[in-house]
Amino acid sequence: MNASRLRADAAENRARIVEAARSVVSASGELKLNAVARRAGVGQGTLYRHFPTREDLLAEVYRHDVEELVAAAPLLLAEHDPVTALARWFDRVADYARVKREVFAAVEVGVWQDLSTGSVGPIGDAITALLDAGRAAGVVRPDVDARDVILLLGCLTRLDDAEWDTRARHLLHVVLDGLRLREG
Amino acid sequence: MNASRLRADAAENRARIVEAARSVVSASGELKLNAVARRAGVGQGTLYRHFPTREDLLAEVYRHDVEELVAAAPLLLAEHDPVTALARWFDRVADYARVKREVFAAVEVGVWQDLSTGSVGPIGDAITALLDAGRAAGVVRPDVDARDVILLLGCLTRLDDAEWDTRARHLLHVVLDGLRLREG
DNA sequence: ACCTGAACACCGTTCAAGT
DNA sequence: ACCTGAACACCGTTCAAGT
Repeated sequence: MNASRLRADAAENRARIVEAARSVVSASGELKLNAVARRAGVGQGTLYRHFPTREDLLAEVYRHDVEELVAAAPLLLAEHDPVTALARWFDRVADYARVKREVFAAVEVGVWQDLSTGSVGPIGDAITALLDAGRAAGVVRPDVDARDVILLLGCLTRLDDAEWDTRARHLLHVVLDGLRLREG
Repeated sequence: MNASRLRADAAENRARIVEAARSVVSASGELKLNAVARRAGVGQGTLYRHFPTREDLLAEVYRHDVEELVAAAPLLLAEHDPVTALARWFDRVADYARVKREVFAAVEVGVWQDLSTGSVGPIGDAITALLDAGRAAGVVRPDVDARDVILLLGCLTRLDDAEWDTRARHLLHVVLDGLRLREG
């Protein structure tokens, strides 16, 4: 829907920018725009032409990851009880986040990019589906929404690399426990 | 222990820097060092002489807040059961954080500034005391530590001003529930 | 011992000039 | 229609020169 309408050189530049952005972010953990343009071999203006904001670029860089996360939610719900599905989905988020910490920025973009329209975006929909299933089964507290979950997952961002292995999944367990309905 | 050993002009500059930093951070929500130096009426080098890193400056700016938070923990434990004490302490954190979002940076500094020595710092000690009391009473899960709590509290940082009132305390409730031991 | 402020490095963003 | 890259704004940090 987009590439075909671009001039050939523009389409190639766009692809090279995204590719360069992936290298830069996975090498340094951060996204420096001038570095991306340099590595892609294009002028800075070209980068801005294709991606007006850094969020636009991040969203494209992680589009596949976000799509996979979104697609995983209904599959997990079909195979597991709601709490297990939520736990497994959290594990996937942690898997993505360890290698590319920046994926959280993309997740947040994915959730909030059309905040103005009242929609919560595809990731928000996925989380809502997981929460709804848990609520219907009476195992998830009724007073949490997708935004709450995103905010809580955000704590993974602050983990040092050194403590990731010992803390990431543990933190998600604690969060999951907080989301569950306390019996009694 | 510090001001008396400084030359008079140095002591005054130091005080003016801290004062300027407080204004800047409460006005803009961020700490721009050149802006602090300008507002304090000192050269940038003077700022660096007194506070070699931005964390040193932040720690001084929020020293009183951090001390109050630390002092509150034993008081709350003396008056309430452990879970209530933890809940009240969380509420205080939220109170501080709403007005000055940057306080979290200071909290993190307060916790980790002597990470190398193995200590968790004063805030870490306060949290550990709260957790220990809860563990002893069998109401807090035994597998969480102060670092976990700091990371989870960090989710408040990402709240927009507009959603603070509706979400902040609610998020802390969810976190608190995650920290509690599930009966059965 | 302490201070100043010019200067440098770095990054994001824009825009006039080109094809 | 698209691209380039010089240029500007901004911020952090250093350091030679001063008192």
